[in-house]
Amino acid sequence: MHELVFIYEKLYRFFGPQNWWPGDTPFEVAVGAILTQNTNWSNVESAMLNLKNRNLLSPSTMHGLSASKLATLIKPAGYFNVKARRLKSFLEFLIEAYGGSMENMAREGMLQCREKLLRVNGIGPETADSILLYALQKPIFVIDAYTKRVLSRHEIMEQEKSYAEFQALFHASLPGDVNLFNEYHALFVRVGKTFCKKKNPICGSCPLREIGGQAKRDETTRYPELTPVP
DNA sequence: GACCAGGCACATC
DNA sequence: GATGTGCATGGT
Repeated sequence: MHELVFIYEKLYRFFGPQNWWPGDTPFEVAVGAILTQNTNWSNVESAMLNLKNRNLLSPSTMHGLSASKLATLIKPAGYFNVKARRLKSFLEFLIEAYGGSMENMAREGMLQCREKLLRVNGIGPETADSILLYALQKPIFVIDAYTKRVLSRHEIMEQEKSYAEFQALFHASLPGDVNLFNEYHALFVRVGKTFCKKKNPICGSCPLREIGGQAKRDETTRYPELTPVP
């Protein structure tokens, strides 16, 4: 068993399912993925409500708004001028490449779709992968600042390693399962917020307190077999 | 008032 | 290729 499986089970047992992005439409998830760049989710929710309450949360209606009008609406999400442009870029792409349909996007091969998303201005690796995983149900692992921080604090991979290197570790160590990737990424965010804070980490009560360090360096380390997570 | 948050593009060396 | 900077709101 790889230690990443062990860590997942520890986190899942401690926090339970996180239920990220349930019930939203794929389009809403994609918009949320752009709005949440370097931003607290509660601010994103407030921006999304501004759109929802005016019945503007659809590809065609949002595409019809000017960038400045859009910026006003998404103001609570921060970086509103930048994000308004990024949303417009994404909408242009969605309409041009897929006729404005996330369902059409989902029909395309995962890696080909990822390449195209990465060419859209304002969509980097994390946003692209968040759209693929959480909106389109594709088995790709999302790496974020929390994932890097938690793994580096436990000496599993250095924080300075690239996005692709972190992602490759997950893809090599875990089965390519959408639900697993969905929960696991959300659990990293949860443990990062709760215990593995930037400035004052609370390690004593963290479910991962025994992971890494000397145990990591000791090649004889064996992780106990755990029952599968439902 | 400082610090942080589910990044990214762009300039510069 | 690496390193630095601008972008901005709202909660703690």
